[in-house]
Amino acid sequence: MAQRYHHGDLHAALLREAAVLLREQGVEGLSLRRLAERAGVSRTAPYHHFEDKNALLCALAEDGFHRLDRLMEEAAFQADDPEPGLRRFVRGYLRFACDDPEQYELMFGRTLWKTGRPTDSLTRVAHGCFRRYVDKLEADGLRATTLPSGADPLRVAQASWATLHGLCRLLLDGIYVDRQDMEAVSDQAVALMLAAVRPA
Amino acid sequence: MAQRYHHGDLHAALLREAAVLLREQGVEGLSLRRLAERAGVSRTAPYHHFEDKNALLCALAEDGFHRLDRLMEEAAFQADDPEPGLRRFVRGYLRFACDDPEQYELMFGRTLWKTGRPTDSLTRVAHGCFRRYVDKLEADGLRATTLPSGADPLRVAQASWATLHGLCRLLLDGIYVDRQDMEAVSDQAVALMLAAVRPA
DNA sequence: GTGCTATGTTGACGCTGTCAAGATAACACC
DNA sequence: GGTGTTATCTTGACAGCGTCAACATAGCAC
Repeated sequence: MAQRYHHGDLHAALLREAAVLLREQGVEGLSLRRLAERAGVSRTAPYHHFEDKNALLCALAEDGFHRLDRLMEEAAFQADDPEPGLRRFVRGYLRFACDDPEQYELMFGRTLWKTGRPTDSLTRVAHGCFRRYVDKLEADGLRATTLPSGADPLRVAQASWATLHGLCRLLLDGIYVDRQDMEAVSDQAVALMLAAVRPA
Repeated sequence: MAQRYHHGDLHAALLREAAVLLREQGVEGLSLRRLAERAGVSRTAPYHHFEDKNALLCALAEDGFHRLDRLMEEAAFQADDPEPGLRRFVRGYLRFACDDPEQYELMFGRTLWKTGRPTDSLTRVAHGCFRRYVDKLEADGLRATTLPSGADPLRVAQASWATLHGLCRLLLDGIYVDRQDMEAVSDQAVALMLAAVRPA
């Protein structure tokens, strides 16, 4: 039986192939038809496993957030001197984004959040990821009283995440920051973020 | 002669209509066919004025950069106390991005810089815009020796622009920052950027 | 065995960007 | 004024896309 009528586990296969296609060609190259073809199945078969393309992309992005969440868990800002921990985290974040730029783009890009309709599930895990970051900042920061009194951890988190995110975007889209600038700019970003965490 | 065969100034009309369509519907809603229809002309007429869709979008983005450039010119960081000037600039930048989010997205998004092929002309004006920012930072910063010695103005410019840009992206895509957080986060960003400009 | 349901199929529709070929107007030159 | 060149605009066509409707098949519970 060379060609079975039922695939077996098309759901998982689709996600797997989609991740490959995304990495290789970006969202623009990821069409449902091509995906189906790669999975050896007809054009519309995917619709029995995902409501539409948006839903599939959301699932794909969700995987990314789970990986990022794990990275977040491993990060630790020591209370006495947050610098090395922060530096490690920033490097890890940049590496995460650079390792699979298209995945990062999908996770944070407008495709899902602006143009598309982010799944409840995706929204939950994405927000959880950020929440974890805020908590980390608050816990580690406040415990050592390195957070300037009066500074809202949420604001600090938003601004510092923005720095990180903006760096990734400029870098990945190749606008104002090159690959070779990465290390230097990353250090500069750490300095920037540290300034917000440390009391004046 | 109700319907002339030649439009007159289709080039300008296309750009004008495209800007409207972009603002109203985003890049996703901006199709050449719809654009042609709005201009009262056939599907392929635009191809006599722009090489392809990419070229038209580049021209559109270029307009945006010229506006941003003007904003940059007006900005001035006073030497003795850069804070009010910087705050004004940050607010202006955010307002620029929020006024026409789709235009901002086009200017800095992957559509042109990653997926598409940015025109030489676009690249020139975009880089010129950033160059102006670096110069401003250097001139105003160094004149008052508020830039910490040893800090490379280029790095400071990259990191601080990343903060600004990341903030805009998170805000416009509605990911981790809301419209109502804008003011508070913007202030936090100013604090962040100031810390990089001021000597410790 | 007999249905029910999950899963897979082909056909069709409207949308897209873009190329090729042909029509028309404008303009320069004699 | 006639003539030819060039800029501009036209229709026709093609391949690709997401997705809906209708139908086919396999697996599974009873």
